[in-house]
Amino acid sequence: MGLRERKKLAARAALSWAALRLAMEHGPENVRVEQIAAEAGVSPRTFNNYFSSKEEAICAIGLDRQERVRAALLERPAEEPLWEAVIASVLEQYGGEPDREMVARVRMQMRHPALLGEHLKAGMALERVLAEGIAERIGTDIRIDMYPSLVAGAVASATRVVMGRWLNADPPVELLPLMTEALRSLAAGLPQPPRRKKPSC
Amino acid sequence: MGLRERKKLAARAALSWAALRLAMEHGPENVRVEQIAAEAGVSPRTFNNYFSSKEEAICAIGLDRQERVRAALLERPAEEPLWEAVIASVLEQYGGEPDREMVARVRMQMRHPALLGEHLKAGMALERVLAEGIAERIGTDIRIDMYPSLVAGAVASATRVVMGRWLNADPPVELLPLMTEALRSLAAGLPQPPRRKKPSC
DNA sequence: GCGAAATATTGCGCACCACGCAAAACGTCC
DNA sequence: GGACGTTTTGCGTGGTGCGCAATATTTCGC
Repeated sequence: MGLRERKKLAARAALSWAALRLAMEHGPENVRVEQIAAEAGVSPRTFNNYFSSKEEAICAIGLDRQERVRAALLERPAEEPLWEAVIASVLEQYGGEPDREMVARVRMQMRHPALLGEHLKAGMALERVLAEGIAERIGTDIRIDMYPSLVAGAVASATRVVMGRWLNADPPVELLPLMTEALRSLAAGLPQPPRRKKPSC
Repeated sequence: MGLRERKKLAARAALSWAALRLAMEHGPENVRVEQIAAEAGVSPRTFNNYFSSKEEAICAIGLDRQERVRAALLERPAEEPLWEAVIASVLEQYGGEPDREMVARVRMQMRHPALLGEHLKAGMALERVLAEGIAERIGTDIRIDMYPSLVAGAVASATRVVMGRWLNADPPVELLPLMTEALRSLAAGLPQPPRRKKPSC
């Protein structure tokens, strides 16, 4: 890879990280692209060569995740059942400690309406990558078989649901068990009404 | 309902419709809020009292759908199994003729990046309403049971997948059967790899 | 009905932003 | 090392979102 492309990658990453950092520190509304560009060491005009909006830059970090999910999925043993592999790959991302960094980031992206749109777009990109991975794993093509996309969509949607629930859980709960429960229940096929608690009567 | 609120609703609807119509006719990029406000018979400044961006106004029509889905779900017989009711409610929305209006609208919202974010946000609103309907139906609370949100998310995601596939299907296919297939396969629990076509060998 | 309180609309102004264009700076390749 | 393709940058411009204060309109108690 030539110097040229490396610099482009670096500039993009620098801009994205700067945007995220400043947004986390001062709130997305109080960040000017001028600052972002300055912190990334490029001209303000250059910023818009990489991102078409401040919000896009802030949420672009989330696109890293999609590569990690793809890699994780590819590394699962081939004989493992599909759902097991998918669940393991996703859970891997949320393993380890709660990662306070990521918590605050996702919270910010889901709370500020201006960021939510870009956040969801990033989620869709992840969904696409996941679908491709699934397709490859079961020997299908995205274009002729909806199944991979359906699974990917359901999984992505479930992670969003879990995230949303977990972000404003009071009292706080563990993320990993929640995510595991959701994905397992998904893999089990979301069977009819599973348990109907009657809260009021 | 007082005159005041009726006028607000009317103004909002007028703005939203005007925004949509102009965007469909000239493309979203070539629409000024000034035009939208003019067509809705309101001052440009007032536009931003209702919508915080042109894109939001264009996609706001999609929020009607959520009410229709809620109504449809509530009207299903109570003894019908959950998945049957949900599928029927969703399919109802896409029944009848292909609705060339809606086709072009969704295509536009999914093609233009500026609109995609708002489109997804609207989808999320629908997802929430659907989850509430499901919860009410099975006697649960969204806050303590993830199940309704998971189902709603999977369904919403499936409709998006189907839409995306159908919009650039070449040759074109029927929407209703595609949607039906996706939802049924979802209701069946997305069982393991269902059929593995090997496209190349 | 009517006047006052509550609420919505509007005009104005301002900071900001996305982007087209052309010149300059920078890699690349022979 | 020099010509060529690509990226960065400065500048200008049309457009936007929103705060603020004045104005119009609805509501409500009497």
